[in-house]
Amino acid sequence: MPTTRTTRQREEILRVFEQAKGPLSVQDVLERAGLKVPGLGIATVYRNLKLLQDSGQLESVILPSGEARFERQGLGHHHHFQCLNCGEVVDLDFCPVHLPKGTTLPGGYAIEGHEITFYGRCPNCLEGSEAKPSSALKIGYLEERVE
Amino acid sequence: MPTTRTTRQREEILRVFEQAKGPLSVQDVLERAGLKVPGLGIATVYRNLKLLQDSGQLESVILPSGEARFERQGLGHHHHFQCLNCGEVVDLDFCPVHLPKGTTLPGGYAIEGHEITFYGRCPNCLEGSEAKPSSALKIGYLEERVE
DNA sequence: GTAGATGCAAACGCTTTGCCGCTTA
DNA sequence: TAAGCGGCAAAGCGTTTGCATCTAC
Repeated sequence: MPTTRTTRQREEILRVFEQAKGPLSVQDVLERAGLKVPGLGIATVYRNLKLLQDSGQLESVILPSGEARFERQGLGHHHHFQCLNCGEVVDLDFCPVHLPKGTTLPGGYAIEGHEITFYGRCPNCLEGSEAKPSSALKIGYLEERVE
Repeated sequence: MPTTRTTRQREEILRVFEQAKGPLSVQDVLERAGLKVPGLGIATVYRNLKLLQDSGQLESVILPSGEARFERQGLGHHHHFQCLNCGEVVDLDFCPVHLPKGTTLPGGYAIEGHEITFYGRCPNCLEGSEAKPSSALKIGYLEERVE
């Protein structure tokens, strides 16, 4: 098998994840890592995300909007919160699900795991309520689905 | 505004959703409605899904695997269960989240809603454990994420 | 008869891959 | 100096759109 080398691009991409408060999109990574590595190509980002995923350093998170993001692996059981205004996603240690191992629901569905995304407003967007939604945000439809 | 007409294609697509136990993929719809409407085109399915979504008859559901599905609107607050073996998705009335309206988490995140997907084994796949995973199933990665 | 709907194929946008020169070790 | 790696551009793939034809009303 091929040995992996330490490159400026890969180092910077990893650093970006170490500084993140929540899962990042491919564009997030390109923009942030690109600050330190001018000329960074999108294909390089994709290749490294996959490589880091396969090597167990990153894992993917797909939000209910369909957007794929990535975060460091090994953060333990946690969920995510997405701001309906700015689209930012942060990690939450909070978990409301307390099902005994081996729980089977009526109908015979044996539960082995779960994934939750919470929606709402982040502190920034709550404070300045005049803040406009990011134009890049495509989660408007979520407004209707809120509990 | 344009008036919508009743076409065989649209009627059949709606009927397919009325008979579904859970959210359906675009391919599901094409295959099932195509049985009654030979020659049904994928573009027609996409156009009708969007149209029915815009008119409030359907809503989209995006699973943690990234797969987009659709289901009838107005089913009330519910969540989904996906079988890790066969990939089937069913509705669950069960909801483990009991947060008072207006709950704000530490850090100042105001929760307005949530979305949950449970994973596990459906009754069919539990029974005949020899059942092979669907070749079309791309949620193998979920195995690692199970709580 | 007319505007909406369908089916086909082209267009799109995001992701992946091929190619080749560059870089790490 | 060799093999992994990055950048660019082409290829893929699922979804959307343009267009001519068909059809509900």
